[in-house]
Amino acid sequence: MTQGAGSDHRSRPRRRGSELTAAIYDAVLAELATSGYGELTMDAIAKRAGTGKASLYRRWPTRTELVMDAVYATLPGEQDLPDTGSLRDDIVCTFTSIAAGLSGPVGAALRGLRGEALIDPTVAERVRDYSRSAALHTLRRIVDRAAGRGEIDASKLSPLRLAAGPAIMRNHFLFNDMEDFDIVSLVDEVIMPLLTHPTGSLQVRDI
Amino acid sequence: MTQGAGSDHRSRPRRRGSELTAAIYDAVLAELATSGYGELTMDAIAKRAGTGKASLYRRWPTRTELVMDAVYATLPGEQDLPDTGSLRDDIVCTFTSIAAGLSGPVGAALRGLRGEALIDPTVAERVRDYSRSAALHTLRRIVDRAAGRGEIDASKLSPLRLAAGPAIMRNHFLFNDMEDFDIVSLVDEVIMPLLTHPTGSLQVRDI
Amino acid sequence: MTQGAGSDHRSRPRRRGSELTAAIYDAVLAELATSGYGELTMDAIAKRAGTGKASLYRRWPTRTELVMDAVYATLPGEQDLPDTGSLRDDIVCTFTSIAAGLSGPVGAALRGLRGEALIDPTVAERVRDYSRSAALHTLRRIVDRAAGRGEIDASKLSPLRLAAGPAIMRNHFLFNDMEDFDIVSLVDEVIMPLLTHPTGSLQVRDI
Amino acid sequence: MTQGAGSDHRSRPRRRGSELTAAIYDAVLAELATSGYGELTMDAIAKRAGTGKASLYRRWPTRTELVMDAVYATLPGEQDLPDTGSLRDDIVCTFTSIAAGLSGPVGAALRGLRGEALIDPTVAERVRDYSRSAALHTLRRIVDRAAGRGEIDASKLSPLRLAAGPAIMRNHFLFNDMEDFDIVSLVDEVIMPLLTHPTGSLQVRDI
DNA sequence: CTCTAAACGAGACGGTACGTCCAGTCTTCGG
DNA sequence: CCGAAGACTGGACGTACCGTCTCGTTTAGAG
Repeated sequence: MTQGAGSDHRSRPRRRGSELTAAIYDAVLAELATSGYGELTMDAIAKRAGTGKASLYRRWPTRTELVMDAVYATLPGEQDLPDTGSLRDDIVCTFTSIAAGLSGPVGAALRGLRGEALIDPTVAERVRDYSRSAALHTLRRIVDRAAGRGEIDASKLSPLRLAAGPAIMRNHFLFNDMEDFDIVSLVDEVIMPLLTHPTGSLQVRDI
Repeated sequence: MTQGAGSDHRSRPRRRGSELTAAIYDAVLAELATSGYGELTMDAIAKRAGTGKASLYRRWPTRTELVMDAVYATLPGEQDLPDTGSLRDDIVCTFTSIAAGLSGPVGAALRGLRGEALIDPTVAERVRDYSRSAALHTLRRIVDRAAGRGEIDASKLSPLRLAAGPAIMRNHFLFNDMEDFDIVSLVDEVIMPLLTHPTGSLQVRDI
Repeated sequence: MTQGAGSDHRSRPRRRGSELTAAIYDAVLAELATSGYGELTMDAIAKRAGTGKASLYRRWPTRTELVMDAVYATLPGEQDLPDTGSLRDDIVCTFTSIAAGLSGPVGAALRGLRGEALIDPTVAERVRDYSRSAALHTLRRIVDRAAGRGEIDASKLSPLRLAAGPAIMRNHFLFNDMEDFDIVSLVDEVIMPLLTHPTGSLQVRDI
Repeated sequence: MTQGAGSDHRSRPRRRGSELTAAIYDAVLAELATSGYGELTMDAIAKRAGTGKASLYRRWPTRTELVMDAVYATLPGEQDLPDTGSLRDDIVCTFTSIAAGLSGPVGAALRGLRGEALIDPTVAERVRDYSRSAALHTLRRIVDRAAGRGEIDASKLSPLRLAAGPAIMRNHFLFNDMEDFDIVSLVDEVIMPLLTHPTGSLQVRDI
């Protein structure tokens, strides 16, 4: 009694499964592009995708997970490593292409997800599971390959040294405009020096 | 005689100005401590502070600004620089004390503010105005002093090199647990090398 | 975070208290008139009244109670008894005016309320508290007055005999069209005979 | 080999036709008994009956019709008239057995159906088609038989007079507790007097 | 016995209304 | 005027059902 009516006058055939999922992903990205992450609502996504909220909640328990899936579906899988033969050029190449991917709605989404993770610890876990620092991950592989060529001594590198470049780039991505970021300088002034600097030369810790 | 229903029987004289402001700050921090940033609501703050929402909105246009004021009111002003005579030890000392300040409700608030800034560009501006990277700022002053002592050549340092250490620490603060973070390693493996590494020695850019 | 925005561009001054309540009652009756009880939704009422659902739920826990208040607010209080000097004419007069009141949106509402009471026992209680059978109640008073005049012997009347007329009328109101109902016949063929028939003349029970 | 995902491992042979219909009726009554009419949902009925909603909608266009069929399937067909030789005793007998049938889930269903009819005029029509006032219907046949015996003069009876008894009983059934209802008093104080009272003795209408 | 069409079971789909929560604004008193 | 209290408009939330649909499986009946 007195519940929803629900006559169905829409475009048959009804979408299901992956077809519908894809349409929802599109809707999420479209909403992100036009309104931004802060204005992203489940109602709007459902309306834009031409479906009902139930179909969203049936697949994703929270908005966060929906956005994660929508975003990561657009990201390339395992990056093809560039292979210039030079460690430095490989890094420049990789970081540049990653930076390119962080613009537009995808970048907005990633920022938003990170934002929610900062606000809600519950979300933080889920985001962490999903997110790999693409930059750090790829850098490690490039460095390993360079070590194979004998270009550097990877065994001497600490995780912290590898993390420095990606950390700076991520900070810039998150809190500044990605436009005014000079990747070449980052590589030459920070990343390469840390990769080649002799370990322990300044190990004054034990003095 | 017949007193109105919602009459006000509070005996304490009504608070005004800074007294009230301080009470509100306390309420904000208390809410942050018990519920976290995600559950922080204006209603709850007002109720806890024993005031009305209007008194909040009269002072702060948004929740974000209220939290910023509440948090920065608890932070120390210009940090007294430590002076150990050694660049490295000054840095270790400073970073350690900054890290200590980032725990508890204040840390939660800062994370939350950063989070909202990531979600809403409008908020981002306001947050940026307020927030200075304490670590970066202080590091610069310490380095300048060391340059005065002749310990290093500050003129050769690029902003990127200075930024690396604070960037790593911030990343860790934002997205990992601050507990398992080794400041000494950061200083010895990343910051110090970058400060002392000869500039341009690896400038293969022009090759 | 990410909760409703809520900018306020509406007609000030804002309505409160009884003014708002009256506007809501109007909205309920208007919705009843245009859509019927079955299509009555809280959303529609709120929209029509130009308020939010919260203001409805703040006042009434359920739609049923809202409708009851809205309807009973339009009903006249204690009916002025007609006084023709004749028992029969008083009854005809009263029943006719009651029947008149049961048409239009008010009638629809009463039917709807009764309907919900039949479906949900919880509602039934609330409805029972509100509703008095106006017909039965008034009939009793008229009969008592006639007894005062010596027209009949009220002490001999059983409640069941009084109930017959109102029961038939109510049944007709609830399950048939009120238009084709002949009150005069009801009075002459059922009510008056029962009021004047000697009690027990047919007490064959004990035979 | 590779079996489809949603394969069907149920061992029991699939039910069809009247076997399935009977199972659905059972489910409806079971739901009514455990949850009441208000909580009756098509989903729950389908689940309880171990079938799909499509099988319900294939048979009944609305929940109302389903419930009507389920309920009327349990009701006895044409009542065997009692035959005590006395009009009064026949009536008492009949009304008593009808009242007995109105308890339990069937009574709840009938109340619920009536309720929905009051809320939705569309439903009202369907319900009216189905429902015959068993009491009124049977009463008429008993009275006719008594007239045949010469016990009363049926030609003088108006429909309104016949309706009074059933109306009172129905009202009691719908809006009060059937337990505290005295059928004997109803018969002796209302029904019998109206059946035997000389018509028109009070016809003051034309005066 | 095989083949086909229909019915069956399960549940996803597009949709409406629910009742709750909070944002930000406004009103009403009392000091 | 400002403080305290809280009601107001509005919008999104996540849930429950609706009635329809699609999908694979089972069954009955025809050839």
